[in-house]
Amino acid sequence: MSRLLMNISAVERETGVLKDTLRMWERRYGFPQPERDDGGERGYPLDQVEKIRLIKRLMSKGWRPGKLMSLPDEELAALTQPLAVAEAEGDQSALQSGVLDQLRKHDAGGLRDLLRHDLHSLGLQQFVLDKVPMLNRAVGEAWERGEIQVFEEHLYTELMQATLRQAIGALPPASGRPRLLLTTVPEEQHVLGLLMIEALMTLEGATCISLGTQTPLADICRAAEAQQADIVALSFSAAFPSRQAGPLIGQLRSRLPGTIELWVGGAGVARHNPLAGVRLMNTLQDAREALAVWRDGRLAQ
Amino acid sequence: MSRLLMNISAVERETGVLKDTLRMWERRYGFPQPERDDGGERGYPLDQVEKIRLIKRLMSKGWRPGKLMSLPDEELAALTQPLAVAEAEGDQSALQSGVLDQLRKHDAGGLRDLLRHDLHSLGLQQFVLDKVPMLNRAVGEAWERGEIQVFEEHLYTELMQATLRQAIGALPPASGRPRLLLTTVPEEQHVLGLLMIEALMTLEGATCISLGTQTPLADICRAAEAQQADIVALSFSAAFPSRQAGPLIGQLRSRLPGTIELWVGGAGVARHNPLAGVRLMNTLQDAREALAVWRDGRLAQ
DNA sequence: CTCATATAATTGTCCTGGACAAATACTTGA
DNA sequence: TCAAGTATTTGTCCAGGACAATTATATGAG
Repeated sequence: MSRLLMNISAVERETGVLKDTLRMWERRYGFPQPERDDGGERGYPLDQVEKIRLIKRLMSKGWRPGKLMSLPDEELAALTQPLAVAEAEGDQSALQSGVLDQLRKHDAGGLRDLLRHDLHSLGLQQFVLDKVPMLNRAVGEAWERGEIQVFEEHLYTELMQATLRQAIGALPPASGRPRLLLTTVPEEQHVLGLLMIEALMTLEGATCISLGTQTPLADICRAAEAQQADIVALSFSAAFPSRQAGPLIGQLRSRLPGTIELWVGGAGVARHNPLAGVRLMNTLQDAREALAVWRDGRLAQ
Repeated sequence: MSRLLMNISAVERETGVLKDTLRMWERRYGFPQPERDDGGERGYPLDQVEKIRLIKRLMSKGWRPGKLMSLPDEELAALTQPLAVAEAEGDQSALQSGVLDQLRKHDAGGLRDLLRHDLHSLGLQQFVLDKVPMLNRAVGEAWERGEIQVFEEHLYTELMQATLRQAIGALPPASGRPRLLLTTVPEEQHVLGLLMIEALMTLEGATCISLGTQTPLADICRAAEAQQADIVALSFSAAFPSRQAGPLIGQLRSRLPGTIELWVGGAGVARHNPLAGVRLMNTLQDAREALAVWRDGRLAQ
């Protein structure tokens, strides 16, 4: 069996690093250094792809690419270690609840039962307000430390999604005001934020219409009008490139009728600059307050 | 308010047409013809973005870009019409059930109730084997005819997903063999195929571990080993670029231990050439048969 | 005339190497 | 110690060329 080489779009798929950026890194830093086929096209060996993923993970922790690429492999690997100490102090409750343990043990059934148990013992509202954000954070941080793999994060997300959807589905269908349209913009594929807000708002008697993730802007506008939404709510995960968020939200705001409110939330827009006509929420609690404000405004009219 | 212009990556986001392709179209066909800002960067007016989406839809029906771009707007619009006749004949049962009607009326609540009703009256197995594929096809075809918008398709997908997940969650958790690992490759974001197979296999007593969509190949392999999967099952939608599927599957096959079976299915790989060591399924019924074969093989050992 | 094969056109994706603007780090002076 | 200005770093865009894979068309055999 000949050695496996991946072409540049496969590497983009696998790592999330754009083709242009991969070529730029090669030009500037000399890494990655793919082989070339007869036609001069790049072919990346698997170990380089792995290293790209490691670099990307370290970058998300604040390291800069130029620094990382100039480091030999051993020092690079060492960078993931020191932070592991933080685990001992932080998120004890997450550890206590055993979610990370179950993840590491690859016990899908046990994890599902654990989440369900937490849901039932806390109730949906408290589960969503406290437990889920804490677990999300713990899993995200463990991933940043390199303690859990991408597939383990996928598994967590899938099980949490199943748990939340199960709970939402069991709620009596709400038909009251306001009517919220929930979705994410293209390139934002994280769904848990949407489900959390859907659960909370449905509990409060608001009508939620979710489009799932990655709706083109034009379609968000069309949907808002067709569904007679009072509010459009967008969720941005920490993984969303923060410099894209501002312009994107501004554009959506300008294309949406002024009568429709625009709410944005999630780690990807936390402590962002405020935008005119956009309500920015740092926590889920903010959303509940915003709902109360909306209803007060309605009443006053 | 000045006219809104989108930059090239926003257009890629909105339309799904790669940047390179957008530039190539402009070079070769003279469309799109974006404006330029001070720095010489492209800015696409909204109507051109709309036209790009229309062109992409027509391309998915088999039209070729060179042909389409040379056509004036009226003739382009006319191309979506003739096929509408087909609706009268095809998919009567879908129409009878009213799903498309509800979608066009934007009645999310009504649609959800309708799906639940169908599920309960048919039972999960028949719902998944017959009804869901039919509805998926009807919605997909209506989209190709331009009768429903992207956001309406999103809404359908979301409600169907909620329905299926609800049903799966209500099943007694299976822990028998085989153990199936379910996911899709990166760039394949359609989840309904996964949920359908998860429902069927769980009904048959197989253990399903789903990673959701878009798992990098390396992580599919890691997950398969960590979860001690007997079978890895991948779903490909019709939207998946068919020429990418073959190499991708081949690569995964070669990276996966030989003891783990690889099943692939969905419209994106239907009537594909067979690959060594890969079981290709054209229908969901095939999956049930493959399961029986697997169990026979086990028994014989 | 029908089908298979060879040739031509079409089309997407990759390439190089240059440019620039935004984000980040560093320096300087109050 | 902090704020403002300067330098560096970094990602994304651009042009225009090349090529391989797909699809259409022409040609010839049965």
